[in-house]
Amino acid sequence: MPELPEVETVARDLRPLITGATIVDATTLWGRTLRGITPDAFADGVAGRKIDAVGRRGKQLVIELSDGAFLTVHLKMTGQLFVVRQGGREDPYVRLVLALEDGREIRFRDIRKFGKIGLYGMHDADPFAAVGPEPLSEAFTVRAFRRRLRARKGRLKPLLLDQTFVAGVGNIYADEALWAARLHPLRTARTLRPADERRLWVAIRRVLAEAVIRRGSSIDDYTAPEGDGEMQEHLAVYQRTGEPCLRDRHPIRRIVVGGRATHFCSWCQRLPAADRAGARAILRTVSYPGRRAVPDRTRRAAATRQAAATRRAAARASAGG
DNA sequence: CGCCAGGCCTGGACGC
DNA sequence: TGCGTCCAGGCCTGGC
Repeated sequence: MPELPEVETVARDLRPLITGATIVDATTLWGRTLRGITPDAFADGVAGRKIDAVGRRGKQLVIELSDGAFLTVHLKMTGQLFVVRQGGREDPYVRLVLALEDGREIRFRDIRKFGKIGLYGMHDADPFAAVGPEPLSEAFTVRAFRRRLRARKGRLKPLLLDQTFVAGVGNIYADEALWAARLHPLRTARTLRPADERRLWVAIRRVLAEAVIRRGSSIDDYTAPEGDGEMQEHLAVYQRTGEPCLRDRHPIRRIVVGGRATHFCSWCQRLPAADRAGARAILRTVSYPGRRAVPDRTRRAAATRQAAATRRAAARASAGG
């Protein structure tokens, strides 16, 4: 699930590979990959343009082209980007190909077809107009964060996933940041005290910065042009249901909040009395494997991880290694 | 075979 | 009224 650290890693890997290259053609193999533009118009729009820069905004990659145009790439769940020589191995999951003048091609590969690529000119409406602040930027001060928090009333978990609140946080790092800040995912923003707000701000930035250094979390299909990340080995709660909390050894619990799996320690992430009534219905569905169920669940999770690692290796092999 | 994973969008309900 | 919030459903496929 590519979030800010994963997309940042892809941008950093891609930057030295394609900056300065010229696009000569685009082939769209799955039409709905394109955001509001036909394959023909897209090909016309990118052909002849030079790649000036590769960046990131929230969870999207931004490829700046000559004449002020730019491409946006949202990897969503299973999107991957590779740069290979033209005429490489066939791959049924490649959805769009950008042919480069130097004989290479940029392949957008996406098993589940959720990914989206957009093309914008400098006179188009800003596709990022509604996206919130970049949490690792200098402008994202604790003061700015407090101001935004105090304008909100909802629960912390959905709030962190809201891309208009803060850009780039997804399910993995929302759970990790809340654990690091010792805040319950069902806690509402209005019950936070100044010290809680500061801990959350610190936690979001620390967790994301560490994940960028570790090249992101290679869970499921996420991999970058220059290889997998390793943050999945350093996660405290995400997908660790039933395992002991690293702070106090109490079992990590799993609930569903807004349709998303949510992992937390009910011992060190306490819910204040004011939020308990509203949380009761969700907390009744709390799950954590009993002692007997743990090995079974662990084995299943290990099998799933192994299958995903095999898929990533296959993707790399088909991309020419 | 049926269900699950989940980012984000849409449409609709609800409540201050 | 209008907005913030929340929820269900849709998009998809591989793995269990």
